[in-house]
Amino acid sequence: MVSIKQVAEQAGVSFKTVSRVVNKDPNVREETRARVLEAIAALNYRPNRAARMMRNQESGVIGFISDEVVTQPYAGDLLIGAQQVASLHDKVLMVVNIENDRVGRQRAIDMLLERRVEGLVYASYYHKEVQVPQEMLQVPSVLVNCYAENEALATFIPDEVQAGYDATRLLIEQGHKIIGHITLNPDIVAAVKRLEGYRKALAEAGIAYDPLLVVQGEPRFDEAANSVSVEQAVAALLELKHQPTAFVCGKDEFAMQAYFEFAKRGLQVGRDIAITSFDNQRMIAPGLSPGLTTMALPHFEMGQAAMNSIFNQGGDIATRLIPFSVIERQSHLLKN
Amino acid sequence: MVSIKQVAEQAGVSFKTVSRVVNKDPNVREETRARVLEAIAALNYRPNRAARMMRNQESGVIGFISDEVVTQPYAGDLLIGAQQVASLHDKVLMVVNIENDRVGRQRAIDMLLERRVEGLVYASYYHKEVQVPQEMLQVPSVLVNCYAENEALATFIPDEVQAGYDATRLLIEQGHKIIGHITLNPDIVAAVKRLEGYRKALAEAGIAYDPLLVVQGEPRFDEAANSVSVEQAVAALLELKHQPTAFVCGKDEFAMQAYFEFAKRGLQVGRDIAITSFDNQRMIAPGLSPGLTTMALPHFEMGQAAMNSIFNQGGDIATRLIPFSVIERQSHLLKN
DNA sequence: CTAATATTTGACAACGTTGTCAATAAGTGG
DNA sequence: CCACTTATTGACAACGTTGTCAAATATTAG
Repeated sequence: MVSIKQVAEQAGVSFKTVSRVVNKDPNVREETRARVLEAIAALNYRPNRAARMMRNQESGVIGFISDEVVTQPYAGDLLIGAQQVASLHDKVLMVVNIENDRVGRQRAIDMLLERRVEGLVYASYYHKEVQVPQEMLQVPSVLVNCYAENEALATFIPDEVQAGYDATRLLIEQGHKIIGHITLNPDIVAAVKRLEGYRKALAEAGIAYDPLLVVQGEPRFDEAANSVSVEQAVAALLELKHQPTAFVCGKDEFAMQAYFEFAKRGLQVGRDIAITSFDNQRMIAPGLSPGLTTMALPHFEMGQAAMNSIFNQGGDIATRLIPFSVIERQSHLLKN
Repeated sequence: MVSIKQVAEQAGVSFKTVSRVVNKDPNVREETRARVLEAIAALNYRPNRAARMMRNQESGVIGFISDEVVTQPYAGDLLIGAQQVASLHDKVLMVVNIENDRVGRQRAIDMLLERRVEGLVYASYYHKEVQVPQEMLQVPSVLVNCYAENEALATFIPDEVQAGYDATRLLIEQGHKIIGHITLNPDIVAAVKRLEGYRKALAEAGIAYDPLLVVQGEPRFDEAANSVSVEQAVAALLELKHQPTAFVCGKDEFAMQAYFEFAKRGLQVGRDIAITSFDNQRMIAPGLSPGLTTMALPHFEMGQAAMNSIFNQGGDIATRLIPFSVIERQSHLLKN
């Protein structure tokens, strides 16, 4: 690789002068500048970041540790949001994907710290608790889409309660009084928080909470994979004496299966039954008919917020809840 | 940040000795080593990669340029595959996500080259032609999931023809003779190649190609967003005089919509009609019933292959077709 | 045309490492 | 205990930059 000295030689000036040109120092004679620029172009010179970094002790790199973030549809938006803000500050992201083992994580952290990252984002691919390595505390760090119980770290997580509330509220506003809820695996934070939101919305509307209306759509992690299927769950609710007229589904896949179950029974979403859900899977939600009204996770916004907080962090350690956005399609409406 | 000299001072040795300990040079007295190690731990010293890099002129970084890779479900597997292989060689990935504008791409390349990346992966999120910046040729580079017409670059793309062939073959083997095909946007490489595979399978089985059986499931980029919907396309085929008994769908979303259209007409997949598709969207394919038989894009494998080629590249410039894998569920079978 | 001042340029050190080579300390054989 | 070999340690340069400061050159005023 060609260095500043070679450029200097070619241009017949000292290497310091080249440095000045490269850094746009105004105190260079126009004629000299031209000569240097020419040499730079001729040799295809590019300043070496490592050398620069040694001088000014700035790596310009933010570490992004994801436990599998990128495998999850659209959780990648988190990365994009983060990258966008980083770019604004002229920083780059170094992304490391760790398996869930301790050693991988340790190796990742070491590598990032050796590279003198100026900040660290730890993101998980679904909202959950994580164990963060102590070393993270050495640089400005944030947790995104995950939280650590006893660590003093700024944290950005989706507001699951609000999402559950809004998803339910949407149906209540359409006049529904008996609303079924197919929940996620109860080991997942989202499952319990969304249920909380569901109950809150009911309570607020003066509708009594009926536990019979809440069915689990997928098994706990430790149970056999095939417990009640979503179809069965939906079917069970539809056979209740007081049949629900609306459903809040734990995720769009559930909603998709619910649509099928409805179809099988001759029920038509938008006419006989209303439904809302979570995730806004672009693969599914717009393709159902009628289009599925669903709560979109604020991945992009969390990524942005997290990165912003790295740059502004005055030891701010708060946990910030980022709201879901309501993607209104047709499925929550009943037109007749 | 603490440097090697401070450690040396603390341990009462020269900084060179510390360097030796850090690099596991055997020519250090046990007692000295212990003392140094202690100082390292006490001060929490970490070697500075930038400085190392200046000495040995090795960045240990591979650039990964993705035009939106991470936004696409499971295309992230490409990243994971690449990272896995890079790790094996003790390299890290620097991921840059570029918007599709020329300046963003230029900025990304510049930044990576300034950081002296030892290789470059250019990945696109769906199989298409791209324009690669000339600078890429300065370091070992590969194209993944995309190709550049007149560049001498190693290229790894999914074998769309094979996928189309296999998806069709699966149905032919079940005895189907009239097989509908709902194609993707014809501007997409995948659409035309998969159709080619479809025709090849038919030809091989001695079935005449009937253009009436092939319908476009989504509009060209330049047309209005709402042309024929997939439901309409399926409906049209089902109203043909010689009704197809099987369908090859351009992607899993199409298949999902086809299932709905079938359901509406009282046709049951697995009994009355068979279907195969592409993409293996884990959000959809397993959730349909019966489970959707679909061709999985070899994202992970392409990532691995690409990275491998960076390390072994002896100016190898070939285009390698990576096979899809057949994910057999139930939808291609007819049990009666 | 000279002195004073402003502009442009260059020498050198430093950033934190590691490679080279010489200096010192520790063993070994007689 | 001495000469000699071997093991251990340290001094110094170099990697490619930029900051500091002094030197050289150009410009301006008188």
